[in-house]
Amino acid sequence: MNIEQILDKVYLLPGALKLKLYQSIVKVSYPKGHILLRADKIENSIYFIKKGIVRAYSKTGDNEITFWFGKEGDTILSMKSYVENQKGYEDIELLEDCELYELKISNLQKLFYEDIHIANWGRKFAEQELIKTEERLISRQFRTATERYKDLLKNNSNLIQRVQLGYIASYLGITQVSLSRIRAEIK
Amino acid sequence: MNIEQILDKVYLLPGALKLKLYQSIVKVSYPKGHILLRADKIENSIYFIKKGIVRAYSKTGDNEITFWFGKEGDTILSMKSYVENQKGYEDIELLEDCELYELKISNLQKLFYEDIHIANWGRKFAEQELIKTEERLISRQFRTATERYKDLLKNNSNLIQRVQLGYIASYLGITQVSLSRIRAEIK
DNA sequence: TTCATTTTTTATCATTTGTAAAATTTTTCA
DNA sequence: TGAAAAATTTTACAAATGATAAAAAATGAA
Repeated sequence: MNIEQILDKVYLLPGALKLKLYQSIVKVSYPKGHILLRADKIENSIYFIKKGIVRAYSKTGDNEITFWFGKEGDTILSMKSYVENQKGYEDIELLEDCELYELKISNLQKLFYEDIHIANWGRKFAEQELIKTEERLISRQFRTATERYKDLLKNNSNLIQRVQLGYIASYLGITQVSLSRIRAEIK
Repeated sequence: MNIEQILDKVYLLPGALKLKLYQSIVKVSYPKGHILLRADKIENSIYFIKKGIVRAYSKTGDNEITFWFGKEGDTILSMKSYVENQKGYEDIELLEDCELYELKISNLQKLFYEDIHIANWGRKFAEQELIKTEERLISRQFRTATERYKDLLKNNSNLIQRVQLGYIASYLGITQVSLSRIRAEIK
């Protein structure tokens, strides 16, 4: 998925402004296993995923909890860094070799006050992240782990093939053993 | 909490624009028990709470799940209606007699394209809702019901006094019986 | 391919949480 | 105030989930 499609999906900018935004974006690549964002750090960039898959996780005492997966077309950001310039909750680990587009937050912030279209692009961007976050919350609050696993199978079956089940179990809020039981029952 | 404080908390608008925004806002009052928003409806307004307390809940087959409480200074909105002009998940019920400020979404949308400050107000508004929603998700994903109850006791003790425990148990994701067990243990 | 490592599944037992029903407390309103 | 209704707590039992350990299967590197 290339950067033009990704930016247009948020809000269609006039051509000249699109170029202005492109000037702040660079393509970067990192290998599987790379830690892209860190929970103990204020992050300066957001990233759009051109190719690859990543997970957000957080360490809680002895173990860690995976709470988001990102794939082609998704945005990687520490919301706390982006919005409040504060440390966030998540480490982001690349689960495959990834091609990303990097955008410096400070450059974007500056543009918000220079042009109304870019301000509205930023508004739409936040609104869309909001909708996605609400969906995650609703899914977590309303559906059982079994239902959520079936949802993944239906809507993100490639994710299940590309990500090890321990991470998916953690994402679903259950142990890997429980997920195995669920998988055994479904068959 | 009056409307000026509520709007300023998002983003400080120049005086003239503040007036422009005020023109779209009216003060309304509804009694305890009133259903303000409905899940089966595309909502046309958002509301700011001047006084009172409300809950968002959703019906799931036989029972219902409470997934948000709003109090003075909070914004009541169906995110799906606001962002995507689609039906949302929630009914909003007033748990006390409430004084609210009502803002028509269509009026606000129009202003977004007329002035860059209001566009940035809208951006900040969405970003702040995003942070709050992420916090709810993180709390739900990382903390046990007992921990979350203790958080409420510490940070929102008045909420526990003003809201019946059945709703709080539902919000915590446990049964009322379990919450009673937790309360008995803490004492 | 083969061996070592990692990942997934299976089995057992302990703990937690839910369901249902009864008892108690609190609130509402005539 | 007092009776009825609503809300909360308690109890007993059942069901679901977690922890642990170990076996089986899959993956990856030499």
